[in-house]
Amino acid sequence: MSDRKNLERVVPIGVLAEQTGVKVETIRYYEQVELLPPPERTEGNQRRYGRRHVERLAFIKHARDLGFSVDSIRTLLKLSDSPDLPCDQAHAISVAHLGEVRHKIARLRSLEKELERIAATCSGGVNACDCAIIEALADHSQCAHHQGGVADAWR
Amino acid sequence: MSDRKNLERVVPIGVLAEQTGVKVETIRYYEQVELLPPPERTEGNQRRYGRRHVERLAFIKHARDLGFSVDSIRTLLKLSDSPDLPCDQAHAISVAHLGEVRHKIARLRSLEKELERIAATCSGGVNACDCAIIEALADHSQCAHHQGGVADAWR
DNA sequence: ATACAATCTGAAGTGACTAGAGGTTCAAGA
DNA sequence: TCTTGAACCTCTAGTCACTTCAGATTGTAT
Repeated sequence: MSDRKNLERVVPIGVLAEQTGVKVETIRYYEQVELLPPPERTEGNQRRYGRRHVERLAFIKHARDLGFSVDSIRTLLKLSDSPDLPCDQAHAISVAHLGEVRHKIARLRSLEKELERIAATCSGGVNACDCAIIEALADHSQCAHHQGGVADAWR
Repeated sequence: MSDRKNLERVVPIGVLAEQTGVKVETIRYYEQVELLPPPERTEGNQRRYGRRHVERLAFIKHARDLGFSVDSIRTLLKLSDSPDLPCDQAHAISVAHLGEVRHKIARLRSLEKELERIAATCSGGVNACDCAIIEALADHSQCAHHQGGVADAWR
């Protein structure tokens, strides 16, 4: 096993993309915003990734799937890079995030209710109607969550 | 009551914002993207809105709160402007949207489960840990929704 | 008359990518 | 060795629904 053979695990960006389920463009984007450190390059300037990169990108992917912001992930990565720090911060991020998720679920539920009500009143039948959906949207007074917008659930 | 007195219900943008709960900048944005028709102006070029505008903006606000896209709202508004058209399209938009909402709820629920699990394993206690949260994020294999990303729930 | 809040326009920034143009490199088959 | 053609490169701009900013103007109360 020569020095050169140690490079066998080195893969181009397309393979990394396949292995992690992250698109090629997104990988380059992550490098740009400094989530993923710049990898080695071939003489022809193409990126070649090692096992460390695969792991780190998997970490990022998983955290993104869980809805953590890129900024939170940056913090989480810093923590995982320096294991001597206490993990209180990681715990705080997760708990805060769990709170947000629950909040979103609650809002979406009430949204679901109202959409059900709205969609049910006009069943979209053959007869034209002074459409109940449009009326419902025009007349805010019928609706349950009268006091505050629900739009936050979408951010 | 002279002709001029008919303008009494006419309000500047700040008042419209207060009445509808939509920010001033957002109102101008809605005008720019042609959701809200351009209002009259004073001699000094300031916007003055009438009752029609208040109603239309309330419609838009309500629909946005319900998570309809600006594009869907444009269609909905066109429909409400021409009541002779059948409302099938409005119904279709609502039903599709309801489907999306339910999808999001389902995804967020499975997310909630995993975050609960992750946050519980490391309770952020006094002892430093080889942080369980970070481990959980690094090791995708422990997680339930192994086969597909959940990130869509955030869009 | 003056102060000052409200309004105006236009451009740029946000987050987290995605898409496209136009060019270069790599690896496999002939 | 040469030739394809897929994969790669950089850079720019676009997406959505706003938000923020700078710098100028207008409306209104005292």
